[in-house]
Amino acid sequence: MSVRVRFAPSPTGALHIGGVRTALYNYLFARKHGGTFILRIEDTDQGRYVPGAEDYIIESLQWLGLTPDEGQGFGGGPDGPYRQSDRKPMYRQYAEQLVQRGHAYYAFDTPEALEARRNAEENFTCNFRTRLSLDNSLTQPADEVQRRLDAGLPYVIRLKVEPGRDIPVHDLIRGEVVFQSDELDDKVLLKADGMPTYHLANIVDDHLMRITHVIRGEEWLPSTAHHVLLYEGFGWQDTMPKFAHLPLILKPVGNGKLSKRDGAKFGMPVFPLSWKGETPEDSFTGFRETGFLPAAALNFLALLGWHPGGDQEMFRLDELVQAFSIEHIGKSGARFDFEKAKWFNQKYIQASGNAELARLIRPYAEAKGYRTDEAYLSQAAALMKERVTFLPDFTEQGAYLFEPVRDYDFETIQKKWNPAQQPVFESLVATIEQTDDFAAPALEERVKQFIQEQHLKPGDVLPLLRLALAGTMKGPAVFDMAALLGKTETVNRLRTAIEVFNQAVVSAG
RNA sequence: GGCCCGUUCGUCUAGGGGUUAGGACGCAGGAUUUUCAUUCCUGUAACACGGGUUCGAUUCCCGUACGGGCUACCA
Repeated sequence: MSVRVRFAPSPTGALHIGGVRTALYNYLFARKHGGTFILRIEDTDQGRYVPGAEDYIIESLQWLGLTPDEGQGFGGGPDGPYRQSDRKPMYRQYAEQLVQRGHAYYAFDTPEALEARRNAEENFTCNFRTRLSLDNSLTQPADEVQRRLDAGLPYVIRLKVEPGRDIPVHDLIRGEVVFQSDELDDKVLLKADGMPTYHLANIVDDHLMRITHVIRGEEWLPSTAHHVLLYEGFGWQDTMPKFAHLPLILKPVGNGKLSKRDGAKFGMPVFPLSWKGETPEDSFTGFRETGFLPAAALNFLALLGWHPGGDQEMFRLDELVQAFSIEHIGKSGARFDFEKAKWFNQKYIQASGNAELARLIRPYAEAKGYRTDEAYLSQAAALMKERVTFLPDFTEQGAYLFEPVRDYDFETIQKKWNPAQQPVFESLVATIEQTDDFAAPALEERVKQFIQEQHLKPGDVLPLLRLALAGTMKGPAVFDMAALLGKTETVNRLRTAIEVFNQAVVSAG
């Protein structure tokens, strides 16, 4: 039987990075086994629906290259629709089927009434101990129940959990976990608005979509016993999927799981894409907008809670697929280590070809009104790729490759420049101006020859050239920069610099 | 509170009854680069604690502590 897995996020806002990892693992597992990866939207809570969230999820998966074989936004298959609200009419019959079999019941208690009980009684929950004291089809005569149903009174359908038995859950990551049915509450399956809860919808859909493996977050482990009961109630235990509950992603420091607020708090993205919410507090910067390469984000995320063994750190997507196995997923929560994420991005940028980088940084160059021709961009990328971490760094840290120098490092100028050098410097500029072969090696040779002729030291000249061209002591090799900028621009900058240098020294007094 | 899950360097992790407990990030030092960065080398640092089982436990078992999750007509 072929593997079929699903990623089933809820469109309640931006897709959290933990959700992205869940999607990744599902994707890897499906690809590894030649199976099917499905995207299903779990929008059964109408109150929490957020416009745009579904598109956000789809765009995130597209950006990362985790393309589902079927699912909302990715074309259909025989199992659609893939949005649970579009499947709404089908759930009621399943809930009622459970009622008929004695595994569920109608309940008329209002949310307010239950809330009152919870306030009055410590640890109140609806279960085998309390249900006979509540208002439901187990405590009301059959004709009264029918009367209320016919009258259209609001009700929910609850799972009837029988006490006194063990419910083993076989988890692929944690082994066998046993729950006592006495501890389980009578979960709502069908809500008063006619929508199923997650519990019902997820079982019905997984069954109908012939899901073989449920790979989801650890927060679902406690309710898995209910899910097993549901499979039994429907008589689907033979095709019940296998479960794998993933460890959570924790805050970089402190206690608890990573939350959306941590992004702003620690100055790092915790979402794949930027999200514009109703308020600034509900708006977030994404990995994409920070300047991550999708492959780097994926590599980083994959290793947060999983490792195939051995010493390899860098995994392309196809290598992740090849190496992936559920058995190697860790059991304990993993802290979100942004420093490591940065390192991965840096490595992926370094490993990218110049043409590819040119394509990636073109949008940033365009936004700043810089020149965007392929040749220039790819050469600039070549000069900068060893010294950047994020995509925007190319045009920010390397702004001087695209526009006149804005900020000069006055401190170093004052240390290196002496107005008495001006005549020599001017003759250097003249020499450079007369150099025909402006390729970096030839230029370097010519300038070093000049240095020798003038009985200077490289240290007297090179830093000044760098300052004149870039304004800063950081950056690519001077002659590479000069070659890229071209003779005209280089000479212009050198001439401008003489004045800037003099002024810097004068103002330093 | 109850139920469930977890615990190897600061972090991500490998490993597994007898190992100098390995790698990576970070950090520190050095080499190269007359800048910065890259690269390379070196160093730093861990089996939560207490009981068992065993000739021998970091590894298996039980407790404790700590951490985490769940406990909605949310997912």
